[in-house]
Amino acid sequence: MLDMKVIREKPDWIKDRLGTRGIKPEEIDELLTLDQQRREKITATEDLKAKRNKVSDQIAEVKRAKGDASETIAEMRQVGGQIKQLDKELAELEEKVRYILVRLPNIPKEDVPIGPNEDYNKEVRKWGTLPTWDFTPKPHWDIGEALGILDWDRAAKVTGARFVYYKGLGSRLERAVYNFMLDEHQKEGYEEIIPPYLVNKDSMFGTGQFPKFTKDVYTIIDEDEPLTLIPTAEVPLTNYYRGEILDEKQLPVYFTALTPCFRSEAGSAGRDTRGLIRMHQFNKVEMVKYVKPEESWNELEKLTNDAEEILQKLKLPYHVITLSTGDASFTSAKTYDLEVWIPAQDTYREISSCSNCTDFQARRAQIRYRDADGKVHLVHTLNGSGLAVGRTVAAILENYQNEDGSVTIPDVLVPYMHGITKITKENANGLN
RNA sequence: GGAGAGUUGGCAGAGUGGUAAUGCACCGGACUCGAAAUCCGGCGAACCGGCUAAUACCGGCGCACGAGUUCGAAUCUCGUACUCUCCUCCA
Repeated sequence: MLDMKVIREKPDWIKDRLGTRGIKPEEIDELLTLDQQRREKITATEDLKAKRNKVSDQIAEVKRAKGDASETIAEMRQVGGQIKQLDKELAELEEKVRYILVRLPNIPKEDVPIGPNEDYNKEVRKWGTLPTWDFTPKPHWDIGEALGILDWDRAAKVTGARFVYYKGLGSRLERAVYNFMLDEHQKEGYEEIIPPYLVNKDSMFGTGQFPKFTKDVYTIIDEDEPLTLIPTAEVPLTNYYRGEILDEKQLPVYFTALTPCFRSEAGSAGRDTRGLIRMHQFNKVEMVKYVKPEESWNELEKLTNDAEEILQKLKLPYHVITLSTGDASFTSAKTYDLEVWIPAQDTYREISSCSNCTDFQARRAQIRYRDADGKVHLVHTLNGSGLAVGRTVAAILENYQNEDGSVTIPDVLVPYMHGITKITKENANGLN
C-alpha cells in the first residue's frame, strides 16, 4: 500500500511512476478527489464530536448539582443523529479510498527498466559455463521417469495434473537440496523457521496477495474462517511481525524457511505442462528480511547474492535479470530474478525471485520499529527464494545427466546424499 | 467438542453510565561535590484531521475487535478473536 500523504503531495510524480506499471492517471485523480472529500467529512464530524464532548461535560456537571438538563439533552439528541449520519458517509468514503489504494502497486525504483512485460527485463550478470554433451540432453522428466525417481502418472491418478511423486533417491535428492540450502542460509545469519502452511486473510492482505490475487491460491473454507494454503513462505514469514512495533536494535531480522507452496496456476493452462517447473505444490526455501529503510537497497543485493551462492556451490549456470516495471510483482519496488540453465529447453528458467518491497508490505501489515529517539517508522521488507527446490532438482537432473541416463550428484550434496555420488537405475530406490 | 475466567498506557493494576486512579518505569527540576534515597512537577501507546518551519499547538480517536442502546459507554446488550483453567478427544 502506498502512503496517501505522498500521493497527495506529489500526484504528478506518482502518476508518472505508476504509469510505468499500467496505472491510468485518472485513477489517481479519482483517488485524490475522494481523499479530499474524506478529509472534509472528517473535519465536519470531528467538530460535532468536539461539541458533543464539551456539552456532555456540562450535562454531567448540571446533573451532579441535581439540576435539570433535559433541554440540553434534547438538543444533543440531534447532534448525536448528525454524527451518526456523517460517520456513515465518512465510512463510505473511506471504503472507496481504500478500494483504490490497496489495489495500487508499489512504486518502482528509478533504475528499474521501464516496459510492459518480460521483453523489457534486463540481464545484469551471468555465471558459469553452459554444459555440452556428445549426446542430446534429455528433459528432466524423462530422466526422472527412466530412473524411477519421479512419478507423474500415479500423481495424476491420485490427485491430478501438476502433481508429482518423488521416490527413492529422488526424494532424498529433494531433501538434500533443501537441507543444504537451509544450512547455507543459516551460515549467513537467517534464523530457521517452520511456519504455519495455512494463513488467514489478514495475512494474505498484509503481503499483498489479497484482495487482487485471490484466484491464484487455494483457500480452504472451514465454517466461517477461510484459510489459504500458502503460495510462498513469504506470507507467514513476513506476517510474523504484523501489527507490531519492533525495537530498532532488533533489526535487521533474517528468516529462512522450507515450506511447500500451493498455487492454482490459474491462467497458465498449457504452459510447462510437463516436468517440475510448474506445479500446484512445490517446495521452496524462502528468505525474508525486515530492515531499516536506509539499508534496504544494500540488503537486496546481499539477499540476491545469498541465493546466487547456492547456485554457484551447486555449479549450476545462471544469470541475473532485473524485472521490468511491468513484469515485477505487485508489491515489489525492484526485483532480481535468478534464472537457471535448463539444457533441454536451451534456455534459462526462473529459479529465484528477490524483491525489495520497501515499505509497501510494512504499511499494509503495519510492521514498524521505534528508533533511538522513540519515533516510529515503517520497516522495509524483502523476500527471495533461495531457491525453488523442485526447479533446482530439475536443473540438477538436466545439467548433471550422463549419457547412460544416470545423474551425477553435485559435490556439495554428496554428504547430504549419504555419500551417494551418482543416481543410477540400480541404486535409484535408495535401499542398497 | 463442553464449561468457566480473563483481555485497560512499557509493566503492574483500580475503575459497573458522566473528564481513564495509583505504583514502578520514563522525562524535567530541587537537594547533593556527584550519585542513591527523598521531594516537586510532567508526559502516558499508535493512528487521523486542522494549523504549521515544527516531532510545537488545537481537536478527534483510543480501555482486545466489531455492532447496538444512550444526550453521554472502559462501564449496559449482542457478536467475534485470542489467552488461561477444568472436562472430553487426539498425532
